[in-house]
Amino acid sequence: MGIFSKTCEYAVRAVFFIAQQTADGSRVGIKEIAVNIDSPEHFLAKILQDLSKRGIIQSVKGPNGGFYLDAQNLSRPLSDVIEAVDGGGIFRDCGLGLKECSSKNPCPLHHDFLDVRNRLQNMLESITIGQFNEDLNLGIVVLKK
Amino acid sequence: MGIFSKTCEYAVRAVFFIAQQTADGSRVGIKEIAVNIDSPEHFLAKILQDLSKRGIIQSVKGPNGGFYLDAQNLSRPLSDVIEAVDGGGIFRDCGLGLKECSSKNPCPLHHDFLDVRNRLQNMLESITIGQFNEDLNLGIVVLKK
DNA sequence: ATAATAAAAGACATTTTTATCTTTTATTAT
DNA sequence: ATAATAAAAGATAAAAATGTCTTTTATTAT
Repeated sequence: MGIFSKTCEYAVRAVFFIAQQTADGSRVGIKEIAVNIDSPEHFLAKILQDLSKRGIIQSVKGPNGGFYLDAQNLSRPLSDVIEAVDGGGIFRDCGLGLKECSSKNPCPLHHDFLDVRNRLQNMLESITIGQFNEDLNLGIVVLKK
Repeated sequence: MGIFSKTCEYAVRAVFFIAQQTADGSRVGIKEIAVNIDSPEHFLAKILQDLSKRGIIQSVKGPNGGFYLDAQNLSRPLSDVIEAVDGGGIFRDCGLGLKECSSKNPCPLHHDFLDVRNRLQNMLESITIGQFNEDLNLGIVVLKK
């Protein structure tokens, strides 16, 4: 198990891919996305449907349709995707699973975990969905394998 | 989904509880552990069986039997428990699920994730299983609710 | 209007995780 | 030796996550 669910991993990879592919105003289809981020097509379709409903990505049906991101979408923080798919638990929940863990009633790891989670959250909030377009174009970073 | 699996959360809470309860050389039974860390008894039993096989905790059958930790066990890092239950993936695997993600072939988050994971690992390697015994005695930290 | 396209939606299937219950084995005290 | 105790082991079951396949709906180009 990674930090995120498999669903969330696919979501992030797909969003980055759509960002890069549609920066020119075009759209990209589910099949092409799935192939290029190495994910099961129909499973990814569900994920993107959900992201589309939430306004994190855009979609249009029919010929020349597909998924794309508008300028707004590109400027949103990556944490939006994580929150949409996995929920914000990773930023907030107790590392040991305690419901009422808090500074008043802490688990043994409360303090240390607070630090780690805050760093993760700050990181994901400061990264934008569109910020890797250039690096993806140059092949400096990758989304599959 | 938290950072760790539910299994791992139970394991860590249980290990901390056993540490505190058996510091005096006694043993503690599965029923008492389960009640005090708020976990399903038989499910926890499996987890502790496994930790026992791996030498992370000790167990003896029969009357006056139960689980306990020896001095060695108490001084081991908490990361041992995480590795035993969830595996070391959380310290090593790509945040976006790429098999071959590396500094040579990085995913977009590679660099940032490296930092977060290393911090998590350092934290869990520097915490020992026995180090919260005092705080648990004093009620400064808790293992249930 | 019609046919082609592509996402949306629905129905299942599989796998993994989490949980429960029963039987067996080892140990201890009597 | 025997009975009592407690973990180990085995067998299922339920729930959640992941994956696949089919049908429907919206849009576009002809």
